[in-house]
Amino acid sequence: MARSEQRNGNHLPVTPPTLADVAERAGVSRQTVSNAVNNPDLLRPDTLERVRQTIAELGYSPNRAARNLRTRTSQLIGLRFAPAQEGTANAAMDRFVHSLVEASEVAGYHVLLFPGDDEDPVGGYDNLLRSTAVDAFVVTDTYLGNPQAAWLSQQRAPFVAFGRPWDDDEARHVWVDVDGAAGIALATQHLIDRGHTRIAWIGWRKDSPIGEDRRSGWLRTMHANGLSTTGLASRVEDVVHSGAEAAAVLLDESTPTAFVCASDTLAMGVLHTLWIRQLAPGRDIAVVGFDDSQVAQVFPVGLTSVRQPLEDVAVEVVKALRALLTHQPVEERGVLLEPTLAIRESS
Amino acid sequence: MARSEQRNGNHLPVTPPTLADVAERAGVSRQTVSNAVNNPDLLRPDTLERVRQTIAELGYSPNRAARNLRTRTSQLIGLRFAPAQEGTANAAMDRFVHSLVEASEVAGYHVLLFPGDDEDPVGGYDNLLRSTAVDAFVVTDTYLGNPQAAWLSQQRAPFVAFGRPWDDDEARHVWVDVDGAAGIALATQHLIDRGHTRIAWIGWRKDSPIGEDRRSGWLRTMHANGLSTTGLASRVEDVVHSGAEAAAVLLDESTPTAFVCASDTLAMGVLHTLWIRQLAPGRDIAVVGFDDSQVAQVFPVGLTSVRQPLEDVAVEVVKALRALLTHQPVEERGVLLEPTLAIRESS
DNA sequence: GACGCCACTTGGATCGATCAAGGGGGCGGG
DNA sequence: CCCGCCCCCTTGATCGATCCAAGTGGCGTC
Repeated sequence: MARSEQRNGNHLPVTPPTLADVAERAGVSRQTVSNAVNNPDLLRPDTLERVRQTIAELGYSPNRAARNLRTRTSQLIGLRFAPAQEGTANAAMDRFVHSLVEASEVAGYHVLLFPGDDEDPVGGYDNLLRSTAVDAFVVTDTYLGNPQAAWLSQQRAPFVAFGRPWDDDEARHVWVDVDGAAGIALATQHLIDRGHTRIAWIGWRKDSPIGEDRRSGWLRTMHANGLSTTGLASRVEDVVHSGAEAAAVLLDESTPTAFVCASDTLAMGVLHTLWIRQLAPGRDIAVVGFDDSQVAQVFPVGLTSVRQPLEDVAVEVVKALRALLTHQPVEERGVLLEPTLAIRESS
Repeated sequence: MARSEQRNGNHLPVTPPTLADVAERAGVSRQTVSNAVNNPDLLRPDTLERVRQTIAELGYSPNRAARNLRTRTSQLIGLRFAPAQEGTANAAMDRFVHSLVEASEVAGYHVLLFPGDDEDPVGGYDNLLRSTAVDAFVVTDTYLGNPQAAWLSQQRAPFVAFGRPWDDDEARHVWVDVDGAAGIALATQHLIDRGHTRIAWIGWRKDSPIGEDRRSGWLRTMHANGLSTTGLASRVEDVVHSGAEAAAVLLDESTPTAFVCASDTLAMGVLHTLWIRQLAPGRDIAVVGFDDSQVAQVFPVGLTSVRQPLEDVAVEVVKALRALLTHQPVEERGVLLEPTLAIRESS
């Protein structure tokens, strides 16, 4: 095929303009162009205008690699995007990532995703760190015994966690989290305000600090209102099936009129049981979930759910990152945000 | 605070080892170390071993910025992470991103997320492209009139689309897509095999090529089996509410025994109507959705749904990107993958 | 008229890798 | 014994921006 040998008239590897190109065209020095980009204040207004115009004409944008090399930054934030577990929690993660991408953009950063395998939980971090591919990390899964936060601290790598270091009193890193207990308290109070007195709790197993935290919100709100909680709590696996079973048992033994659940997944189980028993959610029995997942929104009977302010979390995370990266003194080691309640037909 | 003036014994900005450091320690030249990393074949086995050992001892990893500058690549793939619309389609996107991150990793790439606003749809692309921050893009939302693909083509920027260029016959770019019609055909045949003859279609409005494509799968399978389709099709907005209404109308007017829907969202609407009418999904009326979203999985009655092979899509996308970036001749301009059917209780 | 200051310019070095070309030593052939 | 060759490795230049230090011309001030 002689055709494939054709001269590529417009296939030329068009090299983007460089700083020097702009300088020459604008009749100034490289340094001046650099200043126009990074320290506009140093230029006389008319010069600045001229340089800016040339930049626009040529479509110049500083070469990232060169800048990164010189300034020893990458303007990238690493985020481990763990394999999707097929559950409802993922949707929340998705919302968080979106918010993080936007908050980062405002601060001049981009988000770099990298995979993580459970066998070598810090491998991905290590690579990116040693090759100075990212400036900092955002760590999301701070579950019990997760070695990432500790490892990053030890490496003196800048990072901010979404989630409290529940099990590690030694932790000195910066974190942002949502007050789950307050969210559940909100939900419980909402049900009490609607006249419910027998409100059941379906949560996770005892070894989950997050689950216990959320549970405490229910407990304290019930007691604060002088309501009994005996026989009204259940702790199960976070799957639909378990939620359904727990609801059935509680309905039989303790006749609650409302359920507060540690997750939307469990709430789905409750709805399942109600459906089987021909009980109408919202009218006969109220149900509240946690995470305001898509399921909650599109379910035939909209599920009332605790909604984490993930947009705000992202903003706080980025704010903390900026502080870390500019070596500003750390004001707050941890930020705790209040969730809201998305009220729908199920309550 | 005199304390804050303390010498930072271990707070030193520990500079990672460089190629030169390794070279010196191993008693070879920089180039030899570089070759050990990039062209191991060029070294004598014993030298290679020695250099590798030194690399391991120092924990050396090539500086990304420097390498990027010299090689004029970034090993990054840009992906616009558009603001989350609260719907079921998002979950699929999420699964795709996960798969893409993992497939990219294998090929030595990372995924860079950037936000996109609708007012300036190509702004984000333009910035990254001009600053040579990414090597290529993956474009996901190739909906009608989306200017991105055309713009990128015009800029001669390497990119691969997930989704066919439905409305643009001129399009010359590489794409990967899932055969929605085949998926719906699969679903329809599945229902026919179960003995259904009156199978209704609830799809999107006529101006959606994707919707019309999926609809054609239903149409051809029905006709291939000698079944009538008159009065059994409905085209509505992709929201739960509309799906519910369409189902109600169809049930009243055409007495179908099964529904095939263009999305899980619409299928949710159908389930809603069934629930109101005390009809049991799967037993009384069969329902099939599209996208195998989380909703389909956790819904009390599991929803049968067409599942896109997003893992495979990601692999194909990355394969195509590699080919583009290594300037290999393009074998296939488009790759069409077959979806599968996730069968659950609703059918 | 000397001084100082502003708004640049100038020339160079630097970040850390890769590219392109340049040795040098051992070995076989003449 | 010398030449040429190949294999293995070394040397210097380079990517494009930023950092740094020193210099210049014009203008206002005292």
